[in-house]
Amino acid sequence: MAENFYVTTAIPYVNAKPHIGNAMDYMLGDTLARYHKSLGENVFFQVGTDEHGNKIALKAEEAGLEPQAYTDQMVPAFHVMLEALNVQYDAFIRTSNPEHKQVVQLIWQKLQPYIYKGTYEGLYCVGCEAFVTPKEAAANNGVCPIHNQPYQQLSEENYYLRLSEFSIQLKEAIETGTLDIQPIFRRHEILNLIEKGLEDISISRPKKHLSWGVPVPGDDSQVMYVWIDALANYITVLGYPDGENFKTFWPANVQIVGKDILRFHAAIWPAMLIGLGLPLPKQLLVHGFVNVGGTKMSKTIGNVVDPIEIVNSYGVDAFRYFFLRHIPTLDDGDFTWEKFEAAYNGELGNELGNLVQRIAAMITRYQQGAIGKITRAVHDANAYHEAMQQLRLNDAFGEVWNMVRQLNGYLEEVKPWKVAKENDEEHLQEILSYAAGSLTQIADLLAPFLPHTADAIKTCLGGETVQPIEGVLFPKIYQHTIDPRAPKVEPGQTPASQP
RNA sequence: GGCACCGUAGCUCAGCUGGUUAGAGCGUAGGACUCAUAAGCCUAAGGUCACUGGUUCAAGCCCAGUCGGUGCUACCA
Repeated sequence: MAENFYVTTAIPYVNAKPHIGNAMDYMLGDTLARYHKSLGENVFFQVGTDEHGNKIALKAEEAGLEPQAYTDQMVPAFHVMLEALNVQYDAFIRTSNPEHKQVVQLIWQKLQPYIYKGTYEGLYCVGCEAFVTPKEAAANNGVCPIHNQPYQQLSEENYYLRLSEFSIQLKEAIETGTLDIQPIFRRHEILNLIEKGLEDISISRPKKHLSWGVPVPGDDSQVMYVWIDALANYITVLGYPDGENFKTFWPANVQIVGKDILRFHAAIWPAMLIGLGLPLPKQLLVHGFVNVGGTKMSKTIGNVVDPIEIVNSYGVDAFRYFFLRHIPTLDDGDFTWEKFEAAYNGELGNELGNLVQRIAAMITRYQQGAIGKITRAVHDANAYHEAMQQLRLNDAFGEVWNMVRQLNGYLEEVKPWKVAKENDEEHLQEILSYAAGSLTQIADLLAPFLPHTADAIKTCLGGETVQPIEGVLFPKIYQHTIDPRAPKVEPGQTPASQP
């Protein structure tokens, strides 16, 4: 019986176009999904969008649209991104989906024992129609910077979730690894937080302050605030409570989140699940952020990198290569065009692309394309699999790359071009079929990361005869770095400006 | 302030429960080769392992302190 594997990604809020963080989520999820499929497991991979809340309502109003129409218009950009990144998901959940909302209401009802009505008191800006945190209010000296008027002390009725009641169970689950949070330092962070004692959280707003959301069942005056609505997507997408997918795939094996939303997924979400009597997800993969040249990406600085732009210039596998290999899976990473292009030309092109080419060329040239009987190469993939299980995808990728390098080294060692000159056909055939077989196996391990490339390699060298690749894999691109093939520019005698 | 973490070759980082000449990739400088995308391969140079003190037969790895840097410290979706 095949094992089941369920991987989820955080659902982005649709008030802006998808960004590199979403792309990371998608690629990590896709790679894990493909990897587990390759192990013969029965995989389900969810993606989706979070669509409720005031920010959306506001944006919609600005655009002169109904909220639903506005989100309908925003969502396609996420499909475009998924397509561009060659992400094969099984379901795309939208929180504005009627079935989702219906199940969210059911969940609310099931959580009744842990929900109570309370009063939220805080500083409120009438202009913004929103509360601000004391910290924020202090930062603004008690005056709303947008509306230039002082915050008012105000109270409103909210429903609360008794998060505090779950502290001990959550702590236990995280400490014992029932809910395994990776990396370890994130686990420590969250435990630290829980040990201080969790506070109950407000989970609804008066309708007059929040119109675009899921109505609280049995109370027309209240609308659910983000938590229950958004977090529930991970099970509504499976058809909770009675759907077959739910029965098959819950609990999730891996939930992928960014470090900014760790708390919600390590506290509120598991608390909800415990409240519903459901098992917790097994692993939480907490990835970091992608910086640019050591600086946080920001619109004001203007250093935002558009994933689509990279894909269009270098191809999807080049994009996946850099972000899956050179951005640490469990920590922050750094992007620069120079690093990216160095990885593209120096690693994808020179090491892998050229390797495919040289093997294919030799077989074509010396053996008229006949690959011959493949002797199965033995690659020790233990480190690769171990890294995958531990969610260190970048390390697993690195292991594959070691094999690529070894194969280049092997060719130098046995020198098939020399063997060809000595007319030792038998030996030559042995070497080349081994190389082709070895590379084909490398392609299998590469497939979860670089699906197109793996296919191309297998098509080229996986059969009886070489099927030449049209063009080459990863042709050189020098848009941001100096082309070493270009004629040398002499330092030139700068006019003696100095005395 | 509290709790964590980090400071190892020019750059990015590995260094398992302390044990011979501290490693890799990139970059740099040489070299041999020619199947290949001016690719690939080999070799070399380069490190007071932040600093100070301590434990130990022995410390990059343990302890204390100093200096420098980072993350988290709850309703932002």
